[in-house]
Amino acid sequence: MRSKAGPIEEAAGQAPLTERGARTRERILCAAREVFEERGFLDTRVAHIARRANVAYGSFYTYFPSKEAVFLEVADRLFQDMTQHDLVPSTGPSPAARVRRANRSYYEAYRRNARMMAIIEQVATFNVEFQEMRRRHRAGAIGRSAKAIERWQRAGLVDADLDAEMAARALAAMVDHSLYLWFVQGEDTPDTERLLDTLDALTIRALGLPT
Amino acid sequence: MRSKAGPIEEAAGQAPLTERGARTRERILCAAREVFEERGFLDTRVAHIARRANVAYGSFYTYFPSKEAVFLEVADRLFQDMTQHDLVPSTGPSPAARVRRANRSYYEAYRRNARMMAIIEQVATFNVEFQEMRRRHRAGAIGRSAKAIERWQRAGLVDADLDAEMAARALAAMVDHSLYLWFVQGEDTPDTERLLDTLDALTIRALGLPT
Amino acid sequence: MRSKAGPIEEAAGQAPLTERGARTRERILCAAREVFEERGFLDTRVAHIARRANVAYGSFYTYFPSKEAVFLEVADRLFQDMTQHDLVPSTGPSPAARVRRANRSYYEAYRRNARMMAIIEQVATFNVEFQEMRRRHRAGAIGRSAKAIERWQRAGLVDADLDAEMAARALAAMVDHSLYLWFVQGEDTPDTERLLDTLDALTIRALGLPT
Amino acid sequence: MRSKAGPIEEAAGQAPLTERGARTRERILCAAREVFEERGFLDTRVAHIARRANVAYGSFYTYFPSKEAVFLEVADRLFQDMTQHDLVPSTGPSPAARVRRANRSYYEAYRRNARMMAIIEQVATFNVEFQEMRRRHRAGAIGRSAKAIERWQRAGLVDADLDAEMAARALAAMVDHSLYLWFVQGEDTPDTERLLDTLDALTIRALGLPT
DNA sequence: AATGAATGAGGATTCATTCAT
DNA sequence: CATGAATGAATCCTCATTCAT
Repeated sequence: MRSKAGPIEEAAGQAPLTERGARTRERILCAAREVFEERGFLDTRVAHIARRANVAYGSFYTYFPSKEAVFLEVADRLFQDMTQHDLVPSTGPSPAARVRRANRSYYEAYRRNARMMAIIEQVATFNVEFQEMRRRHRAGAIGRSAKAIERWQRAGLVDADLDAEMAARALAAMVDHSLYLWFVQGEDTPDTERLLDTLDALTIRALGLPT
Repeated sequence: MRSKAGPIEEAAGQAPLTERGARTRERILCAAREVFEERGFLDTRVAHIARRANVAYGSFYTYFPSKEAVFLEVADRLFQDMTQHDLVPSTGPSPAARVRRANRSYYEAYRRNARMMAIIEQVATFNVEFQEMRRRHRAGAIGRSAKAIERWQRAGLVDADLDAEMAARALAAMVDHSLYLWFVQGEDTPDTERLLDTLDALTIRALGLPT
Repeated sequence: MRSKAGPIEEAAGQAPLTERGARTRERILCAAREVFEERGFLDTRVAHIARRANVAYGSFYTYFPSKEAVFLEVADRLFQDMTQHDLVPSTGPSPAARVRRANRSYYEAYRRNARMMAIIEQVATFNVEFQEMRRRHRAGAIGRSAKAIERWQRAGLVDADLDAEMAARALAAMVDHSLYLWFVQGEDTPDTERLLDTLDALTIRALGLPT
Repeated sequence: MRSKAGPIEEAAGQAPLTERGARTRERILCAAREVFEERGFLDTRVAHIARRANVAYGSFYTYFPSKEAVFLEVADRLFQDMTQHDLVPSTGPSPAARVRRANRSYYEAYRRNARMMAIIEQVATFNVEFQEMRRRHRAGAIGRSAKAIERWQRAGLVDADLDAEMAARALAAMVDHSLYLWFVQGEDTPDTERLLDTLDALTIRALGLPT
């Protein structure tokens, strides 16, 4: 990490090999997530992960070439879970209702994964490789939102002046960062409903969607 | 062992007593900011700072008890600079114009300090003390925005249904995080004006301010 | 900062799991004793110990969490050796002869371990944890002496007026410190027999034992 | 210290110069003793002494060439005080009474200086120069005791078989070390009188003095 | 003399990764 | 495959002493 490129890793732990091997690998992966959540990336030691997974220190390196490697994989799984839930059906109730539903859905996913989201933010601040992976995931989600906005623009529901891509980006940043500050940095506001209602209302009004 | 005497308590890292000392301290502070910006907090070594400041290694510790301590002070100065510029005059042109002006002003400040903002985000992911300092600064800025929104609500310019405090919080998150992704994580969108215009438009519409 | 993760708690410095590990640990322990004897505790560097044991710097910390920790263990072993030898048989020749034998025995043990006794005295002057350990060992030895004196008092061999516990304490201090000054501080008196004879004579007369 | 000989010190602070200078020097000396007592030699910093004496850091070196130098001088004064009090009048009451008086007198002096005695023991474990100074003081005191014993031997009060020099040495060790363990290492025996009575009794019986 | 700033060698400890068994 | 021992570069911080003013 930290741009230490190093020699080409000899693809340690790529093929899951035996059934038993696959289970061990899985154990390490779960253990890694747990420890990352508890201690953050920086304060996690490979030894912690190995112990939590009940494997020998060296066995970690049988399945993963480095601490970064497990992290990337843990994070990738999490992104799967997170983006699974932004799939708001393109047809269905009113646009405003769909915005609300999407926000709630994202909120639920965030809540489930809040601890890891914090660590992800941490790693994103110093690991270029990881930044790139995150950018890709974000781009996907924003692209889908932009598509929806454009559709609404064509339907005359949203002002055509608005830059759909930029708006999607900015509104995603709003929701994302609000939840981050809420869950992770513990901005001590008491009432979640107020936060969510406000996010809904601001999004809908900003887009000019009918209620 | 040896009952750990620790550093000489009140002496280390205090205000220098002479003019010369004050200058050296300042040199170190500037050097620290430069190095932090270039390498990030984690990859900065005290040796780097000392060398950049043209002082002996030990001289760093004459003025600051630790790497964290300089960082806190560098960050504090930066927060001064950043918040100096969110002071949008409460009287003057139209509310929409004032929102625009405030956004531009914040944007300029962010641009000036973009590198450090990145590092600040980094440190905020693992340092509790620093999180608290940042929370305080944020609370101040959000309070001021909330006040403005409430004024506009009393003037009938903003829907009274809106939770002023929450809205201020969410819109600040939107602007803040958009700029962060823009400057720091290098979301490769080419055109700043588009971003700013969109942020303005979304803010104004979200609040329902007349244009 | 960074909430100080600290060393990997339970792992460092623990009992090695394999035969090979046990041997390495033993090597380090012996090397530590040698180096402590040669340089004293304060002037011993972990690097010295590692080099003497022919292990890498880091390997020291595989088995011991700190310089203090090895020292405590070295000292503990030594105390075992020292107290093994104050076990004067409670039956046997005359009390006076037994006093003499105990003194000689202790003298021999002291001579064997003189270098380390010096270091132990050194560490005892600043390390509270170690003071405690030493106090316990001393208390055991003094308790046994006191028991013997009480037995002699009941047998009418020692004046019943004497405080057995205090006398044991004071006489132990006499022998101990005399040997310390003799061996360690190098009081340059030439003739060991004279010292030992005097210690015997004073002890026996002080207790009033028949010769 | 630690045998770092170094170049010949340019006799810093030898001549007390001005009246004012003499007072400053005295202030530093007192401050040094206080700090040594509070923190021990190893944990005392020159900065502590300077601050306590209310002089600038650098002024310490105007009067003393090193931390060791002040310590030696503080210790020397203390030895003056300690030995002043072993001057038991060679004529007067019975020998036993004189032994008792000498013990009490030494006990009082020890109590007054207990803290520094601890530090002295500490420094004696690693500083050769200091060991020598201490040996000289000890030799003086032991010489005087030996003289007294010899006198008593010639007077037929003490068995002529006893090695006067060795006996003086051993009995001094007994008293000294008993007080050390009592005051410094805090052997938690409650009752000082019992200790002193026992020391008196053992000394007197060991020498065979009539009571 | 007095002041306090400047110096920098020195040492304990950490921990990702490699390797021998 | 599994195990756990071995490695050693890297980095923070201390503090006696010197020096410029």
